[in-house]
Amino acid sequence: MFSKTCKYGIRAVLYLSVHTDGENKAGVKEIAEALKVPRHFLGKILQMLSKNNFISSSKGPGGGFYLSEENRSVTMDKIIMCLDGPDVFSSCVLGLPNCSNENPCPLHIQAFAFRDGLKYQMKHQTIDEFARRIEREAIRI
Amino acid sequence: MFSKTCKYGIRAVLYLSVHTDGENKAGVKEIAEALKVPRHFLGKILQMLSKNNFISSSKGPGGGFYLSEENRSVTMDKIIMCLDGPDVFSSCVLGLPNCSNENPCPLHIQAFAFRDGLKYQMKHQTIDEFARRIEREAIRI
DNA sequence: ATAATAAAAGACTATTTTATCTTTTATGTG
DNA sequence: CACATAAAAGATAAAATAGTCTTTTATTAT
Repeated sequence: MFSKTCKYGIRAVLYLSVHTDGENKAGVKEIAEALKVPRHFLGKILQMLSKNNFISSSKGPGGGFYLSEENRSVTMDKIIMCLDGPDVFSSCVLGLPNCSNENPCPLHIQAFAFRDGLKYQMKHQTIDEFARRIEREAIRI
Repeated sequence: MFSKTCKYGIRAVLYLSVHTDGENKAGVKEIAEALKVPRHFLGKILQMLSKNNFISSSKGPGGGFYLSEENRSVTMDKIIMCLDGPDVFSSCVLGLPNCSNENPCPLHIQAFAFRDGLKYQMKHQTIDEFARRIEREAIRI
């Protein structure tokens, strides 16, 4: 479904959402160790998310990555599409071009509802909503 | 979602289901051209499916691949798991170990229903049922 | 100013997936 | 039997993804 880049990225954003704000930041090292993911690889991913303004960063001592208030209201599908491209949810499961309800691939009917459902879920839940649930239900990241 | 191996494999099986039987067989060349997929790569995939008895083959002149009667009643999930491994439908979307309803990852609730739904669909539809619908509704493979 | 810190950027390596090419084995036909 | 056909098998190669290491740039504190 998602690439490792995307998996690590989603988890990192969620980590930032529960552990940082404008005051408290987190460095790549801390995040990588907490999530048990390769440090430098995660660095690249955070760079990309930062460049696209999904997360914030500051250099120098006391610096690190963090999630601003505005970024908390971003929906998860944006993060996912930033890392895995805009077609993650819409490209044909069998790889056929122009697969649609009108011109479906053999698996279209079966697959469409489910992929679209996942997309809907991601499109209608903000980072902040994820963060609250993670804290409320003590969910691991 | 699925690897190219799996996508090509599914399509090849469906091709065999509508174009072959014990009498009429299809060679790798024919199938690859019809599906517009790399010939030798497809050969490997067909070999694998054949080795696992999901399709039949015969060497020599007039030989090729085909789908026997028994193989038509196999459900699609078997083909998929043969090519992409047994965990395609069950592994955690975020890659976390032991992700379950009891110990969920942050996306589990959102993702589970949909992945499980797709699995259910594939588990309850046979190759033959796919073939009939493809013919009835003139669906491309 | 200098030193320390931490992200940004770039180059490089490794692994996995995808794809190609060649040789071998089996089988049917003249 | 010789020959053509086609899958099976094995060896390579190319591309994409994943992961590492080093250098540069910006920022803070002493």
